[in-house]
Amino acid sequence: MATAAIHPEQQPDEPHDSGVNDHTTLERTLKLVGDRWSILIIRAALRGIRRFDDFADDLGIARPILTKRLQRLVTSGVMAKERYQERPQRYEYRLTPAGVALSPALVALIKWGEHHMADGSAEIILVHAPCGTELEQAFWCTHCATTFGPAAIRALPPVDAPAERDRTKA
Amino acid sequence: MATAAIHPEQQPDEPHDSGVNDHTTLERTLKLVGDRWSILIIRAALRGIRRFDDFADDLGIARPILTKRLQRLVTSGVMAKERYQERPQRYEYRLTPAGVALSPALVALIKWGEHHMADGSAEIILVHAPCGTELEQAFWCTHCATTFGPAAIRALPPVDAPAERDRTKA
DNA sequence: ATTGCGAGTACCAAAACAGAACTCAGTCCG
DNA sequence: CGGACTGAGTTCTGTTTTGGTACTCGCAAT
Repeated sequence: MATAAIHPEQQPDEPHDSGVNDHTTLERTLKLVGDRWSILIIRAALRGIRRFDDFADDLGIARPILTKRLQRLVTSGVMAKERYQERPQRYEYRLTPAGVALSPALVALIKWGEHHMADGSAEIILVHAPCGTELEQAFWCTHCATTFGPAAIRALPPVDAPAERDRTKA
Repeated sequence: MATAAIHPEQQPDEPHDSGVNDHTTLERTLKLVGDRWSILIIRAALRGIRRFDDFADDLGIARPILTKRLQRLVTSGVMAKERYQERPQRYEYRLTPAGVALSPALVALIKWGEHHMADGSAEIILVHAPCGTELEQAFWCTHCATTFGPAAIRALPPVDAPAERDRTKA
């Protein structure tokens, strides 16, 4: 053990991307929110949490990591750091519109979890505010004016991948 | 800290949660797919990739990690390992229905990335297979028979959190 | 003058990740 | 028969990232 790392400062926090592997937007998106905490932070923010210590307490995340996650979310435009008090100078974090725009992903993960990772405990239910009915999430075709499921999606294929590999069953 | 502190001992590899800190289904979901690779693996699988080396080549993931990710996805029911050849005994990995059910989350992330992390390069477009129109993803209320956006969702609030907290009205 | 609060840092240990090389069972080629 | 090749992993060895606790810094209140 001893003095573990030799580097005096840790600046290489962001996952190094050497460009070449970074082609997909999804990959970049996952570098931003594809860790165990970012999504949880965003959910907490949607619930109205805004302050550092509140995030830390609510999530049980280690503070240094919270610092880094918040910074990353801020520099990528998902959250904004705003001063809410002058004298001792205090800041809070809140979602930008881009952050709120992540809610479909959040909802999709929550709903998937409810169905496939349920543990029997009472879950929060997401409802359509005006009427109180539990909401569903669907793919919508503006042309056909219909909703549909994953089976009717074409072209999940990526950037420069070849056309199709046999897809027999689901 | 309203919730338990994370307990000190942690076993190798799998995030391993023993209940205490596990209140939310979302947390469990993220423990499963909240890393830099799992979602990418699932996307590759949706594109028809099934074999170890193909995943490795396609994703550029280190092989030992691919092994672990695939195992984790298999034990949690997202993918299944199937023998596709007897004599040299070869296996392949394919999504289970639970795995396919993650596509809404995938789509949400892809679409978010297109809007907010775009880099100008041509992106894949997801379309409604029968008609070829680009799909949209929406929240749907069966009662009102209408689609709506995040602003009309109520109860994002979680398990045991208070409804609202707001002390510094901005 | 000391205590308290909010928001971080410093420091260190423990996991996860990356890369290359190596294994193992079996098949194909000449 | 022996060597080269496949597919699916392991081993080994570093580097990075997390996790956890403790400490700092500016300021306000007691």
